[in-house]
Amino acid sequence: MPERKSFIRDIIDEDLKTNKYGGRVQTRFPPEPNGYLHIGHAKSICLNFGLARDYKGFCNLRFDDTNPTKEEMEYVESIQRDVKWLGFDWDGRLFYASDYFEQLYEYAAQLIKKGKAYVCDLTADEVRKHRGTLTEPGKDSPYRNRSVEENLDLFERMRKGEFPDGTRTLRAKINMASPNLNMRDPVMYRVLHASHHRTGETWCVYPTYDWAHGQSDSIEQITHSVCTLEFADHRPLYDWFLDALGIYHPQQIEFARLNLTYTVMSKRKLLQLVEEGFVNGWNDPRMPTISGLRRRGYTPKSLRLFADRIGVARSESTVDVAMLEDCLRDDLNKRARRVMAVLRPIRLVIENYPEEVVEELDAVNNPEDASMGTRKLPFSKVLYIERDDFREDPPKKYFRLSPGAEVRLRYAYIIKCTGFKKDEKTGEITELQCTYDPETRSGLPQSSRKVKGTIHWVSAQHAVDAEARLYDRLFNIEGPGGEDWRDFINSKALEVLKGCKVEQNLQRAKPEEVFQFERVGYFCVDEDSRKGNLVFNRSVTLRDTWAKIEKKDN
RNA sequence: UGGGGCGUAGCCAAGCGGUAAGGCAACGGCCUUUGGAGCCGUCAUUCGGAGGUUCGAAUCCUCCCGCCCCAGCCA
Repeated sequence: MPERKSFIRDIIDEDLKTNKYGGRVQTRFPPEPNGYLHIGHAKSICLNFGLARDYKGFCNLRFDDTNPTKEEMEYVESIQRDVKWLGFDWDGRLFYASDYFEQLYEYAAQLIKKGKAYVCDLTADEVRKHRGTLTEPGKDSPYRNRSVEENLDLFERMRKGEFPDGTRTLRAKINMASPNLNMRDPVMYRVLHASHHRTGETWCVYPTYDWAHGQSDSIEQITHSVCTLEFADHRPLYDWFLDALGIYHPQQIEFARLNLTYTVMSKRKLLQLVEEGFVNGWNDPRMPTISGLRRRGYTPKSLRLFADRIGVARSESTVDVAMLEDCLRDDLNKRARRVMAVLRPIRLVIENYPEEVVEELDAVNNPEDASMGTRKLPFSKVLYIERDDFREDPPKKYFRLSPGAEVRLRYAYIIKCTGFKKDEKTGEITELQCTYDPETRSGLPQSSRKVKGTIHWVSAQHAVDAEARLYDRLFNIEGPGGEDWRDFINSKALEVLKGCKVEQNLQRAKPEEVFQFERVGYFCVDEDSRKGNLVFNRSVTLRDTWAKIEKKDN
């Protein structure tokens, strides 16, 4: 599939033409291990690894682990799992910013020696006050002009742990009057007596993102350092550090991060959803995390397709979640095995069908792919059909069962509804009575008779019980923002159905296997599923033309 | 209004001076033993607005308007 072009590819094409990097293309995906990856990261992964693949280059996986207070091993493990699952391979190029701590420290000392960095004794609060505002310049720190010797000595003592947290920082000496706040003597190191998930107690000074990122890119000989738009303001600083050091200089390129309707994407909010119990963990199928989408039944291919379809640009955008859903259907339509499953069963008795007979009927596994073959379906006198496939008073254009109406049972017979039982107290229909026409069995000449509707069914005595978890959008509104974003959480985003009846072929289905429940939707087997207690997640519904008609006619 | 970025259909998004791709959604129709899938068609005389340059402008220039990001020792 030809990759869609983008402004980033234009830049790379140009760099290749001018031989800027000797014909190399080297990218990197640099997550901070402080949470699980979400679909926005998937966009970035597909972008960075996709660039490397298409230009015969490489893409590194690098953990940006410069803040030990927020990072954990659990996250670095989940991130590797998710990247691999998405279908990408860093092929041995797995790095950590913490691998470069010693080198970074050395670089910092170089800047001090060049008079381009200094140790500052201002507290965080004082630094803020000195920084100025958007419209007023900042004031120089009183420690800005310390001698190289004093700075070197202090910096070394910071590393040795002589000073408490927050008492001193190493700052770049740039310009406190710069209109770009990032250039007003940004902090390079802070004192932090915290245990790091990889370096343990080795360090008590940690580099900031601005100081670590560009230099890490340089060390790894990255050519195109692709990041999101909010870092565009940092690019002058990124460039300044590299130039001040006089080392290999990659090019930072920014693109717009992904936003999706009816969900939230910030790591902070996702963490809150998990910690405050609105969902059951990072991989809850309602979450936009990669692991959540995976459990929901999304396939790596569908996510890659999605990344291709939405493209890469610099304009802030919010993609309609319907686009994502369509990508899943697109993939699963061609691959998913079709099965019969009745979610809300209602008993149906075929009165003129013999008591003890069980027929084996042929069913197609996937009409899109004949190579997937056929299977046998048992048929008998008592069946279950979907409650929604019967109406006592059918609305206009309703093609399914109703008193006196005919309908085709998929792969079986045409039946006619002759009566029904109703619980007079609740008004609930408890059983349907039908007759069948023996001449209309699928394959027989009479089976080509036209009937308006075809419905799915399972044989009552052969069906297997199952649980279905139906998911809907996590939020009730398109863009849940603001401080009260939690108020818009959709309390009906999960509906659990027990006592569903599915065809017996499903008995041995394993977690993550996906199926199309005919006429209903795509479902995958959940990890909670057990033999004898099958659990299915609804990944996405099928397009439902009838629902649309009914909604329109109200 | 200090700096940076962005405005093309309901939502994404091509377009790079020669007369508005594509996808999603929506809406018609065909087809159908999934109201699925598939197929056909409709959907921007106009590109945030106003001027200007040009034979010709979404593309170049000027001004204006709107939205997003930045005042963490987070990334």
